[in-house]
Amino acid sequence: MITPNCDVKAKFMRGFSEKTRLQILDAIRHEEKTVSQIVDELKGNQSNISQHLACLKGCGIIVSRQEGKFIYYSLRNHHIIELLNVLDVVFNEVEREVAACEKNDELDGCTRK
Amino acid sequence: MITPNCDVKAKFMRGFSEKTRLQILDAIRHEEKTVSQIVDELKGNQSNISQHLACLKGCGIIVSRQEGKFIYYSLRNHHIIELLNVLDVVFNEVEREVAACEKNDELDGCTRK
DNA sequence: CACAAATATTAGCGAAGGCTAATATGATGA
DNA sequence: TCATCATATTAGCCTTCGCTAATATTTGTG
Repeated sequence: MITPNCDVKAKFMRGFSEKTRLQILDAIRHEEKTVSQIVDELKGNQSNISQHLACLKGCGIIVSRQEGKFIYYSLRNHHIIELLNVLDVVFNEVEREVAACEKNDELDGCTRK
Repeated sequence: MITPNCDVKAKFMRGFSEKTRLQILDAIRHEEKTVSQIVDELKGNQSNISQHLACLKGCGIIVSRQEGKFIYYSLRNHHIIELLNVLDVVFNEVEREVAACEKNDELDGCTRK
């Protein structure tokens, strides 16, 4: 309602719209982790992960705290955790539905042909 | 869990990560609407809206039905509706927190400086 | 202080995304 | 059948994004 600021909301949502970022969120879902832990776990590139962490932080999805030379990242608060849970449920439902009901070729979203 | 297919999930989420698409979802949130209704409401470009609708449909977020020469779009199911509701709640919380707590310059997510 | 580990930042490249204008398709009705 | 309305598709342009490699910054340690 009230014509929400879709611009800001879109930026917030963009945090969840990329594979690596989703994997990061999954990795720190239940416990905070350091950058190198995440890098190891995802077998990713340090620079790349670092950039995605910055993105997620900028989106307000995660927070960080420093401890010595380590920086721990975790989900911002319980709202985000709940959101991830709801997302999973909804996604599973929709995935099933889309996969099952529709012979419809394109699950592929907006990609160009 | 089970290392979900983040690739597909990311595509699903991408549907929610763009201003115009969020506006469309808002427009059809409570009732199905035709393309032209949406175009009018958003004061948008027909081609543009049509493309975003195709994207949302491809993501499994909305569905369409034809009635004469009109095509009505609506949210796929109640799960999506719930999801939008949860998103609003969480976003409001986070928006406040991010805006308030952090003097942190970047609310702007991953954008380059 | 010098060095090493942990993380962040920058630059540059190629791919994907979003927009507009133009054109195509499909349905209706005279 | 022709004209028109509703929608979809295509092409081209420009911007944004994600990745890698290289470099910088910060912190702890000998």
